[in-house]
Amino acid sequence: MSTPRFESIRDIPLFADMAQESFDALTRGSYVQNFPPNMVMISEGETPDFLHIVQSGCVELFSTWSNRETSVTTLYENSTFILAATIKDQLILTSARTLQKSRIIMIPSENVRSVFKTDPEFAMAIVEELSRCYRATIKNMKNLKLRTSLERLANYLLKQHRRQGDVLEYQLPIEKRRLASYLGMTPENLSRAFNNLKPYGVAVDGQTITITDMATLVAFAKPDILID
Amino acid sequence: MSTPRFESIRDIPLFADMAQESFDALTRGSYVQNFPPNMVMISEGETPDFLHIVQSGCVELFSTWSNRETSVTTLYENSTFILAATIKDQLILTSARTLQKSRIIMIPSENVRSVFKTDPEFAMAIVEELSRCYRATIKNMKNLKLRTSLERLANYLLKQHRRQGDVLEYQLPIEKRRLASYLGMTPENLSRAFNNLKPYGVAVDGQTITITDMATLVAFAKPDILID
DNA sequence: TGCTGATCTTGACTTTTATCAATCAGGAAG
DNA sequence: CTTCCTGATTGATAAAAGTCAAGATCAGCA
Repeated sequence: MSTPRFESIRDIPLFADMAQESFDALTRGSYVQNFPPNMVMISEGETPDFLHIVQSGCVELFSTWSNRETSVTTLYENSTFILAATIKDQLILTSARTLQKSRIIMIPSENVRSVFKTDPEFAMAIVEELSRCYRATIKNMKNLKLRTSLERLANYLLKQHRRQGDVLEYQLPIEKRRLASYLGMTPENLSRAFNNLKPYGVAVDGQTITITDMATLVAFAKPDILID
Repeated sequence: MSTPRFESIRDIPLFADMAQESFDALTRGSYVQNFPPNMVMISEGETPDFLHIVQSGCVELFSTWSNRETSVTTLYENSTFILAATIKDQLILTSARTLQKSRIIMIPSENVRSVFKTDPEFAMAIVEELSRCYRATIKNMKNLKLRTSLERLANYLLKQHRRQGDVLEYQLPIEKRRLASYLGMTPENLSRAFNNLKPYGVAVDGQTITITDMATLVAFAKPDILID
């Protein structure tokens, strides 16, 4: 009964602890879809028919209002999205587009809600995942409200540094204009912000970031475990 | 076994559907505490020993970083806080202070985690609550990133109008300086923003708001079910 | 190789927002 | 009814961020 197509996600935290029969029930009627880059898969305001999981590639959640657009977050392999809307069966709050060619697993929302009721391990995992996303969003909001755009950029660069294995030189994972949107600023200002960080130990060449003076950058950014 | 002190919260969604014995197990070792106004009950970075519920009064969640402070949200009767941190047993992300004299129910985090495992109705209710808070925070972030401060104020005034029963004249529920902080602006700018909304049909006298031209205000604010 | 379109950068300028300082208003206590 | 304190408002100024326009750079592709 277990479909090999879905085994790749069996080990991610949301599904790792659930009984095999629950996993089978969950993936019944699920499917995998390939999307080209820059394709809008979901538009905000829609009804959540499927829980989505990024199997490979990269997805941006974004939102628009009154001719303005902002990047909410970027998701990579094994990330889920549309979970809260699926659970509550309410309107989706953010649109989703691929940034690269991506494979997306889609699980019928009805399956999620029914297996949630019968498998306590899955219920627990959902609570963990929701709590994690909720806390990440609170941190994001604190970042936006408590820091200037220059401070946000400095902390972003430090976080990427950690994520990419503490190397001092690394590539930005997303386009600068999307980074600007994520950080709540314009592309023009992001460009200037990179220049303004030069005295604090940041060198930029295209997509390549080099941290030339970690101590100074950290002193300026003041990273905080309750935000970053 | 049921303690009458806690019956006041029995009907709120988080506890309404759970078995009585679960509720008793949950409230065992819980207690009610009275706080004077303007008292910090919880400081961010602490460990979540208790799930908190506002029985009466009013609580502000706020956060500080580098000598700056921002209001995250204001909670009234029957609201819970510290839920996500309790579930994950991780550091609390926002501080909490009373704005008025308040009665707070405190449930040991250990009880929440253990009853969560044994009572599926409670587990379901927690998921509902977490999803609700998560979605509210996403909306909050969209509000901050997609709108100017004037637009945020206009939409806030419309939302209060609805909350207070669609009356055209009502009292602001919180101090203006806290409203300013919640909306991501300074008190000085909030004052100016109120003046700037005058042509759009808003009159202010102290704490009293009067919407003098609803159509114009709505046209300016462009309220959106995916944000407000 | 060179064309093409998108992204990125830079400069000039405008708008928005914050800061600082002074004044005003309103409630609590004597 | 004063006095005092806190919060609200106003004006002047500074800083931050956005807008517009012009080039520069880069990647994809014929």
